[in-house]
Amino acid sequence: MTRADDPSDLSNASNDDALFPATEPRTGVPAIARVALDTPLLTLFDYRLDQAASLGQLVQVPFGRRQVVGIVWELTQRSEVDPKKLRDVTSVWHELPPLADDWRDLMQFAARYYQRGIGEVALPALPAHLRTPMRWPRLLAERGVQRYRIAQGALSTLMDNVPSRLRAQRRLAEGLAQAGTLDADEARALCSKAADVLKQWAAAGWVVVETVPYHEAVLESDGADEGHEGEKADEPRAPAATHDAHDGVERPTAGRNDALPATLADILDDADGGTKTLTAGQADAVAAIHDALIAAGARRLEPARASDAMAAASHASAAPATPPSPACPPFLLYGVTGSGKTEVYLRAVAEALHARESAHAQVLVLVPEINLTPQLEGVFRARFPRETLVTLHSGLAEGERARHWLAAHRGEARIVLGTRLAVMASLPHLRLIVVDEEHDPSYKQQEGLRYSARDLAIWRANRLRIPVVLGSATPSLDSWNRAEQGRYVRLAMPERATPDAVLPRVSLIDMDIERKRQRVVHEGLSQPLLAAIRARLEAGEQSLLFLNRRGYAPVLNCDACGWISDCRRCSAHMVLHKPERRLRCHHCGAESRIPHACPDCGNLDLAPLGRGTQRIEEALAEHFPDARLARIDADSTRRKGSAQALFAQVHAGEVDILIGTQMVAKGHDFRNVTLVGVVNADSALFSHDFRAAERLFAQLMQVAGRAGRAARADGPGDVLIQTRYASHPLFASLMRHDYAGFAAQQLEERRVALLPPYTHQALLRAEARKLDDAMTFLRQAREIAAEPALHDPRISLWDPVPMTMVRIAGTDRAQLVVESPHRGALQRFLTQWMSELRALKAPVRWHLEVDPLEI
DNA sequence: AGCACGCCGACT
DNA sequence: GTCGGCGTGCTC
Repeated sequence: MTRADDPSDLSNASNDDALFPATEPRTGVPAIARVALDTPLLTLFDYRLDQAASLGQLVQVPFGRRQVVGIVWELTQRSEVDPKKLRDVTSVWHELPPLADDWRDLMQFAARYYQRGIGEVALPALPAHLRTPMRWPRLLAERGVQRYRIAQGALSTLMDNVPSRLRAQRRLAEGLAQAGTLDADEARALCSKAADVLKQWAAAGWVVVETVPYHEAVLESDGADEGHEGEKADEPRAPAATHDAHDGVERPTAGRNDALPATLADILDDADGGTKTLTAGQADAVAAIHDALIAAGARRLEPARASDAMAAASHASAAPATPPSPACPPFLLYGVTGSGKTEVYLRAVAEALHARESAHAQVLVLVPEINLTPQLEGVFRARFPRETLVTLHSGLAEGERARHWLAAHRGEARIVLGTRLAVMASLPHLRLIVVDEEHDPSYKQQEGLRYSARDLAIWRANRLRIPVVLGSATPSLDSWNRAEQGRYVRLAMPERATPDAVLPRVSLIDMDIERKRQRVVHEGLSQPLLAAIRARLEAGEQSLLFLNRRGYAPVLNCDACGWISDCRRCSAHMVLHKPERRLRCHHCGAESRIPHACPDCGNLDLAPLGRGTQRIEEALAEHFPDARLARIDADSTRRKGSAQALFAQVHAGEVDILIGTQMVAKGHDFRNVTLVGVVNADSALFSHDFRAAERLFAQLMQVAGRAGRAARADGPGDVLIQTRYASHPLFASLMRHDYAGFAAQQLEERRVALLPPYTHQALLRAEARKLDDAMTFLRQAREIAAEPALHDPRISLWDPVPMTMVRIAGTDRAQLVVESPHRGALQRFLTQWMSELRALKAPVRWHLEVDPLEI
């Protein structure tokens, strides 16, 4: 077993091969399969095996009173289990290629690192349909994309039977008629209930469902309906990886003369941007990744025992001398908004896919939230029209998810684009991983197995000795610190890729001064901000207002008696939602009508306190009655596809002022937005969470970037930030677009206070109906930790405390922080501690979180 | 986690 | 007289 260490720490390269001896069952001798099952019990379960099976194979086994699916994790001849208890494997799914060693290693690592059982990690990583033996036969048949098409001669019947009154259904029918075929995603975009509707139509015989094999589906889909500019993928093209001679393509950086595959030329010529000259930063980045890919390819061809040192030395990489000399350190692609990170990803992917020795190469591209970055999928499809791309994210229907996952597992999908869960996908020919916006908190799973997809991606890449590219304009301080230490290779792209684009001008509106000068602040909107918006309206340009608080007002209050709209089940206020005329708790989902009078004293004057996006929208509507407003937040985009529609309106110029929460900060380029207003960012400045400033800075940089894409005729776009703390150093860095300065200052604070990344943390959380029970458990846990058997001077435990939000949905929560500057020591301690705690039968629910983001 | 078995209250 | 509450206990 390798040591459970830092997932992204390259000095602890694992070699778990010894874990999985290739013990083949001898014919006639009853062999034992040690199977991973989805249970919180930590062990593997032994079963008799009467047929050949290999490691990583899916099996169906009896477990208690039911049949469950498991993964063959070990094969042995003997079992320690009482033979009377041993049962037989029910069936082996021979048709499915077994899950490969590296995938199992990843699961094993994640289980150990996050202190869980293997099965508890590995089985949930599979799509639900793979865990349902009933579905196995059909899954194998469904190789490809499900497509819908109007049945022969049924066109007029369909049109006659779908009244135009049912607008969504009508859209769907017309879409089908027009496009010929639609896949599930396309259909859903037209009609949110497409799945049900199409089922009915199929039952009526108007529509047929067919499965198009992936390679055909890929050829069909290009250009047709993606809605992306200038596609010309229909021309025949030389097959990949057959040419390797020079073909007149200029290498990004002079002095490198590696032959380029011919297909790269085509790729460069492909969709827009392909022919663009790279900036120096982009070119250097592409070259460094290129070299790493070549080195990784060379390593693959070397005998297995070739040492990492040899591999690293054989090639002059862009890496500075790193102390433990890892084989392929992660790249930190640090580029300001608009510096063209996507172009670097595209070229890196192209190189990985078309390198000579990797005919089946696969790449994994991780994004924070796919729904907010649909453009990226389009860009990849447009650039790689001949390659199979599948998406993996929680928004997929189970069937689709299973098909996409299988396409990745069987190597049919060359590009897998997905959210955090995609890091768990089986990718037998993985050659490159890209983690876009690596700092984004959504890479951290917040329930169940609380893993960091970014960290697992780094571990996975290291296990395979392949490059991983972490991209961000505002890297996590963790990653930045590693780059400073030389453990990551920093690829900086300081200049913007589009020549006409300039950095936006960031300025502050000092709300204290506004108040002192007795200038009217209208519903939280200062005069300078309103004036700037007016100027944009007059110029026909768009404004974006950012406020990270949805609803109308965060609380409703009675002036007379002081009553406030508290949630009955949570230690939080009910938020006023005016359009819906409801009070809502954002934590437990409780809802009620807005009371007409104070429930306590009967006073009719209930006042909304504070402001959310709805209230800002209302205020702007009053102030600018002729402006066209749009609000984008979790409420206005609840309906599937409505976010798309809203974004489309903005892009089409049908909106003058856009009001939004952080949803608007991510992904979308708004070409016509020349003003970004930040209504109120102050609450995050003095948060008790030591990461609040880091998050705020990233968020403001990101939202500010929305204003810089298109410059105004007379200069750059403007970012106006309303604050009462104008002298806060965070703003000084922000105005200079100085991430590096901000990071240095923050890291220094963290170093002095001995906070992450200078220490490593884990969090023991307990929840119970009574806070006392949770606290008692944590105190007990703390005492156990102090016992001589576990005590380690390098580990420190804080006092147990109730969480800031003590009560959610009727349960009280408390937590205990454990930390150590020594990650290995922390891991060893946690493992022992956990086994002690599990033996303790406490009347509370508890769980451990390693590397928590919020404490 | 499931899913049993297992003993004590309000209902057809 | 049953249906059903969720308290322990086991799963190769």
